Amino acid sequence: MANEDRFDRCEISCIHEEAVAAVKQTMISDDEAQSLADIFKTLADRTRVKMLFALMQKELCVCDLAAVIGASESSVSHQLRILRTNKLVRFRRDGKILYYSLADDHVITLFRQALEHASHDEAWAAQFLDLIK
Amino acid sequence: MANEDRFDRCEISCIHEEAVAAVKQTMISDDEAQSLADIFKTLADRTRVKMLFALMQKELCVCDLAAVIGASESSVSHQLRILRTNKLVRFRRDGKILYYSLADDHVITLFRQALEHASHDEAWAAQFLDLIK
DNA sequence: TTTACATATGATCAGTTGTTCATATGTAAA
DNA sequence: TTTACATATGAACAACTGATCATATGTAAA
Repeated sequence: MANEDRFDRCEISCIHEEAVAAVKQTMISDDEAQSLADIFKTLADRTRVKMLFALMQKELCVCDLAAVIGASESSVSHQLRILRTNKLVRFRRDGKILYYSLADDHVITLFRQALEHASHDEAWAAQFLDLIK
Repeated sequence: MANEDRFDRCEISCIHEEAVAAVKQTMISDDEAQSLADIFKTLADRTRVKMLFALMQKELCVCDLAAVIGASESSVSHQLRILRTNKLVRFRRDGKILYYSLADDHVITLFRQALEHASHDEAWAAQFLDLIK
């Protein structure tokens, strides 16, 4: 019934009802938006960015990663769990050592887009665009 | 002097010195990694994801946005400031009303990549891949 | 088995983030 | 100028995040 829309207007006064209705129809749900946000959240930390950046170039074990990015092994291990949970990295075991690498190429593309966005303001970004594929 | 490297090994015992040295050479700096992380951080919130998703389809004013995503106008205004600061949206004024829209197309590409990553596990993601360009 | 070592996990805590409520700003009509 | 309205901003607070330290797990050599 057409009246149900009216109730909303008591709480939030929108100005362009047609536009709002149209956009609402193709709107992403709360859960879906959360899933997308979670992917970006996984990339939204300096330590994890450096870890993924290193893994773009070569598979590395935990203590190598710690040495490369200058963080503690415990910290790296904790962050690797987050990356694993979100399926951005995978690992293989060789004896006592776990070798981590990127799970797929989406991370690379995400980084490239972010670098292109950054390169509008920051000169350094261009050099890395050449570097990653 | 070649000995300086030796000091590092007292703190962090890395196993593959050559690999670590090679990756270190092309490593992104702390500040640069932080800049990239900040871009992803801007996208790492459900409310902002929904806002950007809405703006992909049509320019909208603050109260329209609030109505579309079901949040308070104050909350939307706060989040818009974050999106403005990070240059993901821009606005034009028409009388009392501010119309917001996407600043450029990088957001769309970033969303597409995230959706492709998500579509490995989540069936809903594919439908939005068709929707956004 | 012990022992050593690579890595994972749990608890704690400071720092950050997002929402809400209250208040301020800026614009235009009356 | 008042008034109304669209939006911005500030303060306060709960929830979340990441680093650290301590401890546990799993693997392989001794």
